[in-house]
Amino acid sequence: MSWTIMELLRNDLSRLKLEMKKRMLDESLATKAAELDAQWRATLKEVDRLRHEHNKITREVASAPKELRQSKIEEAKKLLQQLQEMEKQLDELERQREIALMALPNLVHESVPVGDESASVPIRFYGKFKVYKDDLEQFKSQLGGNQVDFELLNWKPIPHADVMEQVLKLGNTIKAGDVASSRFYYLFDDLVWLDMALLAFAIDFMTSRGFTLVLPPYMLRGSIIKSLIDFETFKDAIYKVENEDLYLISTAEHPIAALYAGETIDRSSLPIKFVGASPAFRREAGAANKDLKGIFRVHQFHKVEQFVFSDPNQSWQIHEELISNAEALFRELDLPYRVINIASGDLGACAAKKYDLEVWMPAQAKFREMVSCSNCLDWQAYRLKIRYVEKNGDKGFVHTLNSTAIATSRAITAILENYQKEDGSVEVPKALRKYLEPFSAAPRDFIRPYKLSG
RNA sequence: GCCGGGGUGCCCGAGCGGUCAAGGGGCUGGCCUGGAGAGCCAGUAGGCGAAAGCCUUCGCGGGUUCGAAUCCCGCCCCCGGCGCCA
Repeated sequence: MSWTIMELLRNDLSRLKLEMKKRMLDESLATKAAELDAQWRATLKEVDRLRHEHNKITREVASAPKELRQSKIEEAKKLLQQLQEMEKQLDELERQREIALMALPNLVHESVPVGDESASVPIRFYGKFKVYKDDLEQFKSQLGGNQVDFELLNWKPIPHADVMEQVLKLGNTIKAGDVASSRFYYLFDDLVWLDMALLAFAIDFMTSRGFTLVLPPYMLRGSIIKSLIDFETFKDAIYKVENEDLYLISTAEHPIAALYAGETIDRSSLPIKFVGASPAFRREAGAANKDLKGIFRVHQFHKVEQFVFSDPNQSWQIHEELISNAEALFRELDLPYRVINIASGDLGACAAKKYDLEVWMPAQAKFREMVSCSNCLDWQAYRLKIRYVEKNGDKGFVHTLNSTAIATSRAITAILENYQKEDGSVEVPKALRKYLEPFSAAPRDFIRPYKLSG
């Protein structure tokens, strides 16, 4: 037992409640969990005592002289009845305790701003932002008082969805809607090349930084998924395969985390760093009518994901490393962004701290999320039972961290808006060109509007 | 999908209804040593407990029994063969 949350539950309940308060969650969940845990432990003690008695008698049966056997067996039977009664209570308590424990969120790191979504703080800005002249005020309101470099446009960039469908004619969400449903898309030619190039770029970058490349299973068993995400997220996010206990992954984070489920890792071999490449499938059931146009919020996209199993002492350092990797990718793509320190009330249950990287979208006059980078501490590792062991035999739970490297559909929307020229053509980011070169049909420098390219 | 054979600790491997799950190997620590060689000793799954200790654990879940690694049922996975197939 060394799960941080469990230790607080047993030794410092008020601290745990404080943490939950920061997240604006109901603190009574902690009280309830603590009560159930105490009850469970007391009952377990009693059950263990009865089991011990029963085991003793049972062992004696074998060696007892014939005439004593029957009475020993009778004695055992009687004890067994008592035991089974207690075990039923224990099972029920255990079930309730488990539910209560699983409902507890992670700690909140001291550097996380406390409050709801509006308390999130932009901590860094990068790049030269392209701002349409009429959007200037809106732009400035999103800077959190920071001074940044920007360029005023006297023409209004076209939203990514319209560039894609009307100007370039390289995407079709209408037909995809007919044959699949909304939030699906067809991409053609240059946008497909762009998708591929983004993947190759991110994979190349991450592997050159020592991350092990992994292509994970695209589906996971229910038991695994359920230990990774809470029920609410689950319902809204996950596709299930009919007649199978299998679920489509919504990110490579999950199959990679599960790679070490139930395992014990030598402490000296930490950190273990992976870069996963996979499609991501999301129901987006909670998104209502948000971002229905275009390919910003879709049911299916490609993603390159960073994932690290870390030594507990190192995880905060690695968290910074992961966000800086993501930032380096967007710098090389020359997409202007800000990094947000997400407020406590807006954190997922598993994250103790989360950075979002948001790219400026000139047509929408908004920063939009491209990357999410979380330190889960030992919260995920406890659920998946991923331990480390030291040379002297001491054990603990590892820390896990995850961060997007590139999510293709979103990165494409950012390129379509930021690399858009006044004539509607879209320049190919220089960082991607070497990944397009080997293909004779791939775009070289510009993606041209449909009419002009014939 | 069908038929057959399997799943035992970190690894190999015995056990197939009754005391602590044999035996070997690896790893870690200790003794010994000039020496991480040989030899000897101990530790090497999870939980409860301050500790002593106890409980649980033989792929997973049920069942039979005073007692299950061992018998019965369902599921998962691996190997071999047949079938199907990009």
